[in-house]
Amino acid sequence: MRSDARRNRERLLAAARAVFAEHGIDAPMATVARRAGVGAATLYRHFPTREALVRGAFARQMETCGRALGDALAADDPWTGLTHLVETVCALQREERGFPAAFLDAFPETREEHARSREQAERDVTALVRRAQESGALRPDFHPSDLVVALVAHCGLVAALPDDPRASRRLVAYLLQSFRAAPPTAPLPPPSGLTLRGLPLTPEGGGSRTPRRS
Amino acid sequence: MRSDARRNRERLLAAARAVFAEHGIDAPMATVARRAGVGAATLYRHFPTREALVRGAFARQMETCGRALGDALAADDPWTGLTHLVETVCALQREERGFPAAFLDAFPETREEHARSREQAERDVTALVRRAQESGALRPDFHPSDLVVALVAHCGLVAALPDDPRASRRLVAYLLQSFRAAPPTAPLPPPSGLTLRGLPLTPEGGGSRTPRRS
DNA sequence: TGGCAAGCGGACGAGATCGTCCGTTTAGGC
DNA sequence: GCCTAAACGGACGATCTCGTCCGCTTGCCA
Repeated sequence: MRSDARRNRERLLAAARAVFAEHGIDAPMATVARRAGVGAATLYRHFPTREALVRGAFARQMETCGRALGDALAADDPWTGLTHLVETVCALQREERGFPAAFLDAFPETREEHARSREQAERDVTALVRRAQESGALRPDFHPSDLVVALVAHCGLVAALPDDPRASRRLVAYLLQSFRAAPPTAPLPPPSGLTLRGLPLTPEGGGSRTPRRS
Repeated sequence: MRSDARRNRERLLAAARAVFAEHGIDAPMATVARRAGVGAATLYRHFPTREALVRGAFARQMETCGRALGDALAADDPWTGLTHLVETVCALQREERGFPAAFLDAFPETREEHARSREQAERDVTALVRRAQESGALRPDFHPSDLVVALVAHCGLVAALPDDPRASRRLVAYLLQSFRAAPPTAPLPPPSGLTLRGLPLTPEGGGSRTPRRS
C-alpha cells in the first residue's frame, strides 16, 4: 500500500469519527470526504459502503468491547469482572461521540459471518453471569439478556444526551446496584429473549447499517 | 371546517402513526400522504412541517403523559404515584410504535412557548419526589433528574428494540427497584442536571424535530 | 533519474425528497 | 338545483445525496 493511500485512509477514519460525532451516523459521505481533505472517489475506494466506513471508524472501540469481556471472565471476582465490563462498555459509549449511534445502529443486524464469535461471546457472558451468581454477589434472577438490556438502554441514553456524562453515570450506578443481590427484592418480570446478535462484545462483531426507509 | 377536510386530517394522522411506526420518524412525507390516500398538497396544507405532523400524530400520547403526572401527584401514596407514572409513560413508549422515536427526537428541543407548563411539570416532579422521599419509600439520594434519565434510557431501549416488550419490562422493574429506599446502598454519582425540557410530561409539551445534518 | 502503475479528485448522471403551483372537484349554504 | 369558496391532488422545479467515470498526479522501484 502506498504511503499516501495509508495516510488518506487514516485521515478518512479520523474525519468519519468527527463527522459522525457531530452530525450523526447518517451524515453525507461527501462531508466526511471534505473534512478529510480528499475527493469522494478516494473515500469510496477505501470504504465502498457506509457500513465499511462505520466499521472502520469504530474498530478500536469494538475491539475494546471484545477485550472487556475477556477481562471480565479472567477477573478473580466475577462480580468485579461484570461491573468492570458494564462500566468499560458504557464509558466507551459515553466518550466516543458517534459510537453510541453506531452501536445502536449495528445492534439489530444479523451477520452470519460473525456467528461463531458471537456464540462464543454468548457463552462467555452466560458463564460470567453464572459465576457471579454463584459467588453470591449477583442476584439469582439475573438473566444474561439483562446485560444486553442494560447496555442498549444506556446506549440510547447517551445517544439522546451526548453532552451529559452525569446522566450516564447515574444510570450505570442505578443499574449495577439493582443487579446486586439483596435480600428484599420483588420478583422481576420474565427475562427478555435477547441475544448478543450484532452487539459489539466481540472484536469482530457489529458495525453495520440498517436503513430505516424502504 | 369542511367534512372532507376533517376526514382527511384524521386519515393523515392515522397514516402518520402507521408509517412512523414502520419506517421511523424520518419516513418521507409522500409515503404518509400515499398511505392516507391523499395528495401531497393536502398533507402540507394540514401539517406545514414534519414537526406539526409528528406533534399531531402523538398528541394523545403527550396528553396521557401529562395526565399521568397529575395522577401521580394526586395519588394517596407518593411512591405508588411515582411507580404508576413511570409505568404509564413506559407502557406508552412500548405500545405506540413511532412514539419512542418522536419522544427522543423531541427531547433536546427548547420551546419557549411551553416554558410555563414545563416549569409547572418540573415543580410537580420535584414535589412528587420529595413527598415520596419523606414517606420513606424513595431513596433519599434520588434526584428529580433521575426520572428523566430513566425515561430517556427506557425510550432508547424501546426505540432500538420495538419488538421486545419483555426487555422494556425488565428495565422498568430494575430501575424502580433501584429507586426504592433500602438500607445498604453505595453512594450514587452526582445527579445529572437534566430538566424536563421538551419531555412530554405536560399535555402541551414536546413533539418537534431536530435535524441531525446541517 | 525515468517510467509506470497505483492513487487521486473533480465532475457528472441517476435517483429521491421536498414543498409549491395551479387547474379541477366537491361540500354545503341558499 | 346552483353557485362559490374551500379543498383537493397530480405534476413540477429545486435541492440533496449517492456512487462512478476518467483524465491527471505522484510515490516508488529499478
